[in-house]
Amino acid sequence: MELNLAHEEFKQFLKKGTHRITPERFEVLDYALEYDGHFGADELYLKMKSNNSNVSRATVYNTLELLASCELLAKRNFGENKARYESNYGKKTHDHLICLTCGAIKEFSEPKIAKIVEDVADKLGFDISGYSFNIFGKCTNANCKTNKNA
Amino acid sequence: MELNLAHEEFKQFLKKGTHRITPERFEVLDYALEYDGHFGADELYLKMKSNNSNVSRATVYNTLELLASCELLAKRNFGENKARYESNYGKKTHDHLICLTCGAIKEFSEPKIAKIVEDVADKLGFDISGYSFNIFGKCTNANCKTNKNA
DNA sequence: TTCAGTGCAAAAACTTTGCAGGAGG
DNA sequence: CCTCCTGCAAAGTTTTTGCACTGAA
Repeated sequence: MELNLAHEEFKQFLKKGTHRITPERFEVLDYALEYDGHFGADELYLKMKSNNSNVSRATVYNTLELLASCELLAKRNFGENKARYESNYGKKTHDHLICLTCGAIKEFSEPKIAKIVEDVADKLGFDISGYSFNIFGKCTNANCKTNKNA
Repeated sequence: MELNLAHEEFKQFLKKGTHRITPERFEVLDYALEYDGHFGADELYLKMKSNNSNVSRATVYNTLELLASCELLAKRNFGENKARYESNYGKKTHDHLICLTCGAIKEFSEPKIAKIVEDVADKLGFDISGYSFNIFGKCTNANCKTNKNA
């Protein structure tokens, strides 16, 4: 189980700060890494709860924030007025294409973007901490129907 | 007062659909165009209310959505779990650089981005309806302090 | 006349906070 | 032991919804 490497990484991150190492935090990490695709904080909390975990909502929210800080997760926002997370563990950076009809999210990588980000920040005097790039549209394939659960 | 041109544009948009032309909708439009910078829906509602307007919250939310549809406003999301709007009337498209320390938002234009968006959508089979590109970081100038009200 | 639009208030969805007890270092 | 962390529930924010009435076409 290679998740242990992620555990180790998280542990190091926690130690570096004044954060304590607790079983609840690793439980959240496990559920997050195992989740297929993007998820909201409450969504993950509910899933854990339905699996008889008794980690509280507050702890889930708190831990997801920590996991985003140490980049084991990526925190995103697809314009739904809520935060979304996805595993960033062992993945290369990518951006997203969101279908407004069926809700599908496709990933893409475009190396030119990183350079643009640097150039712009340079020109305007910013220390970059990150960026978000989302393209919105509609799948051109036939089986894209209004079905936001996809 | 060149706002009348915006009124005209909105009127045409409303007629095209099954939407009715109401004074409340133009009142929201006026407040929105006159607002300096980005604003949230509730923020605008509160501002209107404090100016003795009696347009309801529901109407403000509804109208802002319409104004975004016809592109008189741009709807944005800067990762705060709430929608932000800004006037798009007579402005050229641009993207944003957001300072996570002082909250400042700078605009930039980078022509290469449009091409990237097209290429990616083309390759993955999407009809583009829009995109969002935000860079997050910290101002390098001295007077950038923790002050989210900026 | 008709039905979309409106105001109002309640509810919903997501997130944060306060507090008292519990456990990591 | 000292705090940070936790669970729980309450409160906070932003947005949506239900309903009866109003007014645009």
